[in-house]
Amino acid sequence: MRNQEVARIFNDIADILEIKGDNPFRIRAYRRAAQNVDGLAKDVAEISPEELQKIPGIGADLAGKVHEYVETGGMKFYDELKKEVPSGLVNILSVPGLGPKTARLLYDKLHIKDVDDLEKYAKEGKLKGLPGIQAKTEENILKGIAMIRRHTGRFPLGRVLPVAEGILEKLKEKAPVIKLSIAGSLRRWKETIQDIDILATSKDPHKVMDVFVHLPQVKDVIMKGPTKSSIITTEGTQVDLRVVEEASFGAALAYFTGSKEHNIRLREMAVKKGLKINEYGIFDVKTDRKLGGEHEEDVYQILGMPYIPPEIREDTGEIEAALEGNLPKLIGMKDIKGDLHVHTKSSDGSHDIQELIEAAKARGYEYIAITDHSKGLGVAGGLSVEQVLEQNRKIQALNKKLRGFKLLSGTEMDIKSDGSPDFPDDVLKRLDIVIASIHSGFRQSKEQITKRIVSAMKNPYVSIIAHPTGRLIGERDAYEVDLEEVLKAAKETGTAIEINAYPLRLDLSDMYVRKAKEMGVALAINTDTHVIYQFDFMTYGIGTARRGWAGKKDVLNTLGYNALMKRLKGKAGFP
DNA sequence: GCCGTTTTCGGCCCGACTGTTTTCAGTCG
Repeated sequence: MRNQEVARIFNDIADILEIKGDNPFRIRAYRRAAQNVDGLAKDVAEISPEELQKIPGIGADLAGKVHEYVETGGMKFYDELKKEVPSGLVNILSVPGLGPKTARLLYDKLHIKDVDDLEKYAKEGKLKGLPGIQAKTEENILKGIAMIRRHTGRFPLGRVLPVAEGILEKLKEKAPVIKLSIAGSLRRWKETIQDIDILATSKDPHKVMDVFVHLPQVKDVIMKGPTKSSIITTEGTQVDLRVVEEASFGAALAYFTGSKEHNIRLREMAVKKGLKINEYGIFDVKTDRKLGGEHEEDVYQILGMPYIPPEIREDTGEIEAALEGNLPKLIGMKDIKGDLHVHTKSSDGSHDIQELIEAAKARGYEYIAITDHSKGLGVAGGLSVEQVLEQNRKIQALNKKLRGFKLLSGTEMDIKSDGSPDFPDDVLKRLDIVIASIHSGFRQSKEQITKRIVSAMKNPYVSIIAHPTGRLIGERDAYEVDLEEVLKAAKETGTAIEINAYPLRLDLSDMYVRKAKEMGVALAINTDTHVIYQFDFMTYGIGTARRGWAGKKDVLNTLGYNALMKRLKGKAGFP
């Protein structure tokens, strides 16, 4: 997919233009275009130049540049621009607190052209004396360089959320807060997180900030003020805390939840109506009268639209949908009736079936599917034909005794490297549910892997494709697979695609969830539980589904047991 | 560079904190 490359180039162009001091709105245009291209589920290489212009933020000029890149593998404008500014100079923008103006100054006065130069000059104390730079700035630059050397980039949601919850808990315990909420991309359940945003209300903001910067999780304090403070945790994540008054909580929550692009759109709409939105409320510009802000809903209501859930606030069509009354009704935790991907200690899980039943009932579920690995996955204790049939008999017997709860007898069947199923059809047909997935041959070509998955879907007994890309966020890249082909085949064969809720997987990812929904492909949100506490990962799957605009009717495991069984047996070719 | 039930030209979101300043520019989100 060329989208990420195009997005990176547009962002690079924006950086260079910033250093050059170009028109800020032109720079914003490049950044907006980068963001929207990055978020496309379809490869830009497959979109015609005319269609490209329908992408928000892409006009005639940028469509031409995208087309040029797809056709030639290069972009003249970008190449010319790179000659004007040394490539390393762009990198020094990633030093916190150092922006384009300073970068330009350093280059003009000292010919600093990359982070190494910058570090050398700062260490030698040669930055001091430049306009606006004294000892403190020099010190901060060195601290900033050390920080980006330690870690750059984003953290997986699954790593960050527990850290955030730990901080929330401490604040509740020690600081005089009234309301307290996670905001930012974490509240939007974005799969990777740059920093943690927390919002609080309090009658004593100074005290709250004092407590905050002295929490045991704090390694470094970046800034501390009465309404805004930022720290770095011992794990290296930045946490921003904002404290506002009660009457501004809703406006502030909307403001700090973002996304930035969503908020900009709202504020632009407000301006056209003679209104102004900031973190304190929504105001009439003429009279300066406050029209709302205590509740998040106020902002949307006054702009004449229904409340937009945080997960879809990305400016990817949600505002238009809200204005037209076409907002999707998103799936919620309460819609989930059971989990269709659960392991026992017969393969690589930690519990027996009875323990899993109790845990599932405690979570209000009507059913779970027992889906241990198949024999091909020896390392995970995959079940032989005899073992899976034995488990099947045991489950049937258990089902006769259970009251108000059902087990589905299933398997997570390996799709072997040649695309063949790990169990023969006469075994599969006895099971209630068959999940098929790839655990080997990750380095095969895109064509091969896609073919493997598609051939599995053509099997009438295969109900769901699990974790369709095999990725582990921040740890292992997805294998090469043509997801569009997979979704097409899923639609044709009536196979469901899993949203694996394991926090490092979130696979299917949000943007393909949205694509699947548009195509009418059925989804299943499963936790892949190996240990009981992992049942609670369902919230991550729900978050991802909501980000993909999925509703209750798009998801298999919102069905009651009988409807689900009927649906599973309804696949084309099923006897 | 994009975009249009006020506009095809002239707009384009808003405020806090820091470090350097004697009133503010730069950076960030």
